[in-house]
Order: sequence, then C-alpha cells, then structure tokens
Amino acid sequence: MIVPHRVLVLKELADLLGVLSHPHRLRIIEELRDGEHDVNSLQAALQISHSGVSQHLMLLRANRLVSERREGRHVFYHLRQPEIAVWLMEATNFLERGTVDANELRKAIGKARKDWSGTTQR
Amino acid sequence: MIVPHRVLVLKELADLLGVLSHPHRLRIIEELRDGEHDVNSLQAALQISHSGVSQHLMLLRANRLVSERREGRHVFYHLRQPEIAVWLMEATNFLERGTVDANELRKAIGKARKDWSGTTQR
DNA sequence: TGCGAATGTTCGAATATTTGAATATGACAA
DNA sequence: TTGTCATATTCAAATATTCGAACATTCGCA
Repeated sequence: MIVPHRVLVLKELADLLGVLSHPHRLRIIEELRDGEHDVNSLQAALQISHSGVSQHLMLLRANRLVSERREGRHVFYHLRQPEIAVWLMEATNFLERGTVDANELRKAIGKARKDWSGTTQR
Repeated sequence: MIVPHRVLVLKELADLLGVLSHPHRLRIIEELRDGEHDVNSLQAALQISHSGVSQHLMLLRANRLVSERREGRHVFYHLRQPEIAVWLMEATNFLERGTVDANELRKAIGKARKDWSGTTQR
C-alpha cells in the first residue's frame, strides 16, 4: 500500500533534520535562542570563519529556520520559531547512546540542560 | 568563553539528528512505532533493496536507536525508546518552510498526523 | 547432509556536504 | 569620493553519504 502523503512528510522531515544535524548550526540556534544576534557576534561565539557562519546562516535561512533584520551594515538573525530550540533540547533525552564515554556525556548533558533551562525566550 | 560540555552535547545531538535525517530511516522508525518488525516486512513496506534496509538498520543499531531480537532465522527490530517517534512527530510543527508547495504540504502533514495519532505504543 | 530463505557485509560509483580562500556588495565615516 | 567594515557569494578541494550489486553467513527443513 502506497501512502504518498507520508512519504512527502517524511522527506520534508528528513530535510529539516538534515539541516539541523550540524554542530555549528545547532550552536547558532542555541545562540539565537535568547534573542537576535548579528553575524559578527555569532562568529565570535562559534570561533569559526565568517564565511562558515555566513554559509550556515544561508542554509538556515533557505530552510526558513531563521530570518534576518538589517540595520545599517549589520544583519541581525533570529529564530522564526523559537520553540524549535525547546524541542531540540528535549532530544537530549535520547542522547545516551554509548558512542562516547557514557559518564562524561551524562555529566555534560546535565550541565547543558542547566545552562539552557529558563533562558529560552517566549 | 569556551563551554566544552555544550560542544560535546551539541556534537552528539548533531550526530543523532544526522542518523535520523533520512526518509528511509524515518520510515523504519515509523514502522517500528507500533511494535517490532523483521527485515523482510520492513523491506516490503519501504520498497527498497534488502541491502538498503539492512544498512539503515545497521546505522540505527550502531546508534542504539533500535535493538534486535533473533527468533530462528528472523531478526525482529524494535525501537529502544519509542518516545522518540512521538518526539519526531512534534517536529511536523516546524515543517512548513516553503520548500515544496505549502498547501500540498499542509494537507499531507494533516493526514500524516491523523495516521500517526493514537497508534504509538506506550 | 545439502538446499533455500533471511539477513549481513563489502565494494565502488554516484552524489551530496563541508570547508576555506578569494571575490563581491553595500553602508557608513571621514 | 574614498576607504573600510560587515556581510554575501562563488568556487574548488576534501570529505562523507547513499546505493545497488555481489558475495557471505546462518538457520531450518527435507
């Protein structure tokens, strides 16, 4: 039995997950969680080349995860749907998969959750 | 300021999302949502080569998303954390991103949600 | 024992993603 | 207007992913 709408939705969902599946892009989303930032401040936070930041932002923009606001020569980016950051954080529940040292990871997850809790806008 | 535990967690999270970001693997997770299936029945459902199914299962297994139960010459797979299927379904909220025809996608999402609701195993 | 069905593994070609370097644009300040 | 800073875009190399075909293994049954 062919179920075309499922196939379509799963394709879209896979694309979305693919866009999200990069540490730098997750960091960007994390940074934008508590409000807008310009490219410079993102670059400072991520410690990668500005062209890298720019390209990741381009991908996020193309997939409508962020949008921009220009102000003079600065471009400020913000999350279109801040709830996505909350949703991503829930994924830490599924994270203990034994690929790195389990204890170290568990501790890191605990700390990260603490960092993240309560800071999300809206 | 360097925040190593965040980097670690985001790396892990990105890996997880990467594993999930393939339509066939999402289909497998969807199929397994309501209980275990063997490779054959998954292949019948997905309509791809058995080696494809096998390779996707291998990846899911390596990332501890599924586990197996052998019974004679059959191998039955099930989700380690069925809640992950529920979590994935929530992502359909973020899906309307304009990459395909928005109306068509909206309709498909509606149907898929209907299919999915209520069927998930505890 | 030997055959066939169910599953797993390996390989290489095709394709996609990531990266940094180089170049371009556009706005502000002097 | 000229220079410079913030951001975008393009390109090509390096790397990773996906896929099907071929081969391997294991189990159950005749």
